[in-house]
Amino acid sequence: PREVAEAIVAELRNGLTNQISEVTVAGPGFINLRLTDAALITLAGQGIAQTYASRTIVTEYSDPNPFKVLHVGHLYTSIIGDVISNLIEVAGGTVHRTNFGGDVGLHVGRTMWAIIQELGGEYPEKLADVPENERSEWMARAYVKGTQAYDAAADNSEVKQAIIALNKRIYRLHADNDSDEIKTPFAQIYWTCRQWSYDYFDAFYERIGTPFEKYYPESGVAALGLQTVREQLAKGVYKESDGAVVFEGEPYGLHTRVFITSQGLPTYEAKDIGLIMKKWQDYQFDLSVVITGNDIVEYMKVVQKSVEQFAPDLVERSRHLPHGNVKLAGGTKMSSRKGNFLRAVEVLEIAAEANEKINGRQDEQASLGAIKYAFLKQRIGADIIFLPEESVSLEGNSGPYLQYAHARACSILRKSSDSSDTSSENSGIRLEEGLSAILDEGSIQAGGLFQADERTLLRKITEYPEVADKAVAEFMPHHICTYLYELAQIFNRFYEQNIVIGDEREAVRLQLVSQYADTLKSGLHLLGIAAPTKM
RNA sequence: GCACCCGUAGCUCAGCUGGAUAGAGCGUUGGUUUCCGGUACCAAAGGCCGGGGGUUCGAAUCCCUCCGGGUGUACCA
Repeated sequence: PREVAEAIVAELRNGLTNQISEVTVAGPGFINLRLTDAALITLAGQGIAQTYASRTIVTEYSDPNPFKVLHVGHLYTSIIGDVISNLIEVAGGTVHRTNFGGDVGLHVGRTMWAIIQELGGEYPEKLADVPENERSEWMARAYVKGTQAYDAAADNSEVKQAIIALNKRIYRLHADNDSDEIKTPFAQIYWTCRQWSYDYFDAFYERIGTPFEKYYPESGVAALGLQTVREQLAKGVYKESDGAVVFEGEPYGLHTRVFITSQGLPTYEAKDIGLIMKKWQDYQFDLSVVITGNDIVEYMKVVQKSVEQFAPDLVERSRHLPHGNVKLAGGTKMSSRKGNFLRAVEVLEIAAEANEKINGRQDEQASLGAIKYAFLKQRIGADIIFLPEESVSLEGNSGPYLQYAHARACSILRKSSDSSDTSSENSGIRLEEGLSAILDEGSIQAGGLFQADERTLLRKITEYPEVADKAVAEFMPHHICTYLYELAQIFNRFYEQNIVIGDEREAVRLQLVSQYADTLKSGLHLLGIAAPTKM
């Protein structure tokens, strides 16, 4: 290989362009090409490939159920879904961020049962007694109460029968909009409480910066799902079994799942089919990405396999992106201080407390950035272990480290415009002019292994579009995290070893710092993390 | 039982469309400041890449198998 490489290199050397300054053989037969400074400068100005240009993409994630609380899993999936959406957008795609949740189903029946108990009957006017800021908590308690009552009750007990009846009643509420049913006191309670849930969700999404374009309530897709499954039952895609309608997955190496219960109600499976049909009606998407926990992968395969039987094109345009669970050190699932699971807001509180403890300050921009970065820096798929104190630390691979690295660069840029009266002309100096001559190579610290010169920093900046492309192609945001951390490290080394303000190469270096800060900021924005100019 | 995911330094993770001496952070130990934000930087120690077999000139990466952990597996979502 070495000889072959040398032969190739000999040829290449004859055709060196202004893009490549040097060709060498290394190791057992590798060929190293060295780009010219001019080539690097060109590369640094390149944008992200528009691989999704003029394409419509529907993303769906978070998927909380009305009448229940947001837990840590919703936080994680919301953050991932938002970043995947961002990635598609910077690649030129038109993204519709959607959210799916169960506003019908047994869990709602259980909660409604407890709510009515709480109100002492079907008296919607009594809901006014619940203070606005306690609504979500009040409903969370009702959910727990209803669930406990249901689980404790015998099969044919009064409680269980009552809850099952409520569940059917709620379905009817949605199935027949013209009936008087929607005006009943019971219906008023239901609509009011459902709205409370959506208000609570919206407030939380706004707080963490992951907005949605549309909610798809299950009630809005149940009928379509039911109808579709019934049609395909007639065509033999689905089969009746013990009074239920199922899809038999075994011929495909999967398992059998129920789509319509023997009670005639659609399960989550049927609703999911209604959902994909509805999304298609609404958007005629080129791609539909559904982001969920990985406990649902087998389920999703069965649903998709069944759809493949009658709408293969829809399945072809669909992609399921599963992620793991958030856990605490030691591998145990995060558990709540108040119940048996950790709520989403509690994670925010934990990070804020850690920030206070480690850095002695309150700064939601930093603690939220810390959470997002901690969740995103790992490859999507496996469970992640959340270490609150490590996540907020300014030392190491953390969100706040990157925020600080950005603030620091901004400080330099600020100084340059403050201090010098000729500074306004600095912005007119083009990178090419300054850099084409020298890039301060080889200012290697005595005994050190790391170069921290202009060229090293510029070279790293040029990698940004490539990394973003890869993150887009794989739907893997962690590539961005890894890159940004390396970029910030190189900048910090550069900062340690080189003066910017007052140096004879100040103009060039300011351009470089400015370009670095822009790159870091773009990357952080992709991740949904604020890039403060001061901290 | 079957299916899927995971197993890389004490801890948390990159690297896995096979290629140069397996890389970071935390922690540990030891350093750095007449200078743009030291909330930073530099260095050292620390690895039979879970075990075994196979494919290949070459395997953390691909295949088989075993072990360990997680999840799912019919009327919940």
